[in-house]
Amino acid sequence: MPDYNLKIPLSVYAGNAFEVAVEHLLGAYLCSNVGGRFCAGMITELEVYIGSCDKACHAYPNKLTPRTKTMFQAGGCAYVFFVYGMYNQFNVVVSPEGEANAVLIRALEPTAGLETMMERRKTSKIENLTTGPGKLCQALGITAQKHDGINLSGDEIWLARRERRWDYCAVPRVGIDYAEEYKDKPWRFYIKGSKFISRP
DNA sequence: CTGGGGATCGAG
DNA sequence: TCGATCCCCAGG
Repeated sequence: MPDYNLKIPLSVYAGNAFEVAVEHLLGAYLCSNVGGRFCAGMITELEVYIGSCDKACHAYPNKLTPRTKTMFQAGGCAYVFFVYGMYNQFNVVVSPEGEANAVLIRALEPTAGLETMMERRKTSKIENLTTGPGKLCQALGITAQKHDGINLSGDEIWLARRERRWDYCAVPRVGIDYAEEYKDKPWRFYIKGSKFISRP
């Protein structure tokens, strides 16, 4: 049973985005307490986005707009945005001072609050609760309107430390065909063998 | 496979 | 101001 109160220290989020993604975030627990209902899941899949050079990143090339401004904040806050007229996507800002990097959380293995997730997602199939960036936001009650910019060591949305290290795979990211030479970078990471992955 | 749905941002 | 486009998902 994981200890959901063991939060990842804020100082971690000032590190290199790839290293933090793979060594701290993959396998960690994303926890939410929205509307008084506790939910959590282990992070099984994520993608790294780098503001300075990466054409798939909203903040490329270090572009500060109303939408991207939270990515320019100090690491350790949430970058949550709304897409396709109905979905939210949750990112962890992981940036050394002055950079604008984000780690998109793409899938979780549900570990707590499954009934709440089922209610919010209107399904009882566990494999369908949090296996996609839009799905997991819905399951955990995360929205851009309420949670963009929020600090991840607070008491509404936070990350708890992982209990062990996992073997992982690195493959190209999803849904970024427009990103030219960056579209094939293997910056999508997932836990090897997990059945809680957004797509094969 | 299809198409819904609303915010975004750069062009005009 | 306009509109092409978007880090997606449910349904058939």
